[in-house]
Amino acid sequence: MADPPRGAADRLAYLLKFIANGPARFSLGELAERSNLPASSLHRLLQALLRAGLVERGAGQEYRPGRELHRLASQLIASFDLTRSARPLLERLVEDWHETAVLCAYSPTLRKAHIVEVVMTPHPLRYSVDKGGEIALAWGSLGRAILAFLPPSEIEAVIRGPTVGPLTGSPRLPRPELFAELAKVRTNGHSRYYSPKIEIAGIAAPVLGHGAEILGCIGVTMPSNRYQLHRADNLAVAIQDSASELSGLAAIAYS
Amino acid sequence: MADPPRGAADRLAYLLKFIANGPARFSLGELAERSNLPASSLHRLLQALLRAGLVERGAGQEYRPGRELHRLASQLIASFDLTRSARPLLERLVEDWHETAVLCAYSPTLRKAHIVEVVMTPHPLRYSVDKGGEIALAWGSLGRAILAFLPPSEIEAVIRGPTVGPLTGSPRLPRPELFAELAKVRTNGHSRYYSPKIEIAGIAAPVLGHGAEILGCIGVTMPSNRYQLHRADNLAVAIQDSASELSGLAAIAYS
DNA sequence: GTTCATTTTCCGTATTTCGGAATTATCATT
DNA sequence: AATGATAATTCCGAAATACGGAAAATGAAC
Repeated sequence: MADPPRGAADRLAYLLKFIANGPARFSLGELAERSNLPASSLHRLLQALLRAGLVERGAGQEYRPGRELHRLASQLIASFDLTRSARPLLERLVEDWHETAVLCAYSPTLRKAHIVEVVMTPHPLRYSVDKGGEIALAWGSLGRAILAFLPPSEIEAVIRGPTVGPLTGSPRLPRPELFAELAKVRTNGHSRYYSPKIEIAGIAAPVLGHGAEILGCIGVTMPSNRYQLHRADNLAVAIQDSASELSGLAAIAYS
Repeated sequence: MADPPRGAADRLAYLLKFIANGPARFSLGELAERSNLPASSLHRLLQALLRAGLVERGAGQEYRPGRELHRLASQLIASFDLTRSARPLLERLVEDWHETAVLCAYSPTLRKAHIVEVVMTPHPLRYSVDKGGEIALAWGSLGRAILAFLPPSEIEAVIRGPTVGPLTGSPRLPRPELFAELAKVRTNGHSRYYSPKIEIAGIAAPVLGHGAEILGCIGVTMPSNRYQLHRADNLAVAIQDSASELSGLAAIAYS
């Protein structure tokens, strides 16, 4: 497990993630364990959060996220909520194409992408795609639609990570090929993935924020045998349109 | 202007509120001014936030709320979003009663309530109620629906505040009368306010969280001359039902 | 009431934080 | 390009704070 940072400021930022992430009610000991902080130090930090109202005390000796923390979150989300804004776009895609549409969000510090919203295909044959599931950045259409638009230094950091794929155990594409693939994604504006071996295929396009920083991607996934039935070029355009509309919404919110 | 706290942890918590509150893009100097922190100290704190991804840098020397901060906010809101949950309830009230319905949220550290959601009456004669507007806790149905359910120490703190009302400049109710009024609110489960002088009337009921801590209130406001046209008792029941349904949703989310 | 687990306080040490001043970077203007 | 104005960043010594192990206190369970 990763060691916590030093210094009160860094630790508080670090801690907030565990609180937002964790259960609605928690004990000091439990949080100490999850965050890997000594109990007495954690106690001091919680006092600061209590003073700020970001954490409150419940019955007995339990803590809980405070009303101020919710207020803070609401204020942030009020200006722009990626997930909520994406929802109608995903629904539209499913309506038009009858395949599962997903929204992935990218976390720059974790260097990971996760599925944050899904609209399932009506088809009975479908993969179960779970909200919250992690997306490997170097494999699949979803991952690469994000990876391609990361700054070079972050791409480097990512490919220094695991070298076997999550679903197949297949090795990562050799460096030059992967870079060629990413270049193609950038010029096309979308990524395609087609793997008859694992019977999965997909197309995805990046969602970018105000400063062109990547927020995530919108993608459509399907069993590979259905891939050929679609006019893939048209589907790609539809996905790109959805993704860039979402990018537009983000840009407006942040201007 | 209030002085910032001392100590890195307290300052970071303090700072987050300014960031969530403030514009989507900001400069160090501007934030320094708003938060009343020395530039060099603020710079150090921003470095910590940058390391955590809670703040990012945009073009030039501008800062902006980071993707991690949005992720954090989304995670918190995902479990329960007071505003979003309240929306259909407010719409229902307006549909049934044709009067403006509002949701107020209470911030325990600011000891203030604000309007966070409004559904307007279709009536042409209506007060303009603004999202974000502050609600005085000792006056009006909305404020008292909250005040009545605060812990005694917080009530004390509130009534030590301003002693003249925001709309009328009328003095606060004398202490014994106010306490009697609050007791009535608690037994009734809702507050009523009827002031022909300022031609405004309203009924409001508290929204409580898992530990019975007050989150805010739902209320309906109207011109006082329309108040008499309604079956006020039935309206009060409808509002109480809405508020307790919302309380229920909050409790479920936090259990 | 007693026990056990957990939280909270204590406290000496060592690390960070603090903020004014100096420096450097950035931007607008010529 | 060069200049000046403005703002961001780094520096640094003094002082305050954070740190965490250990002890004390709390409160839950029996």
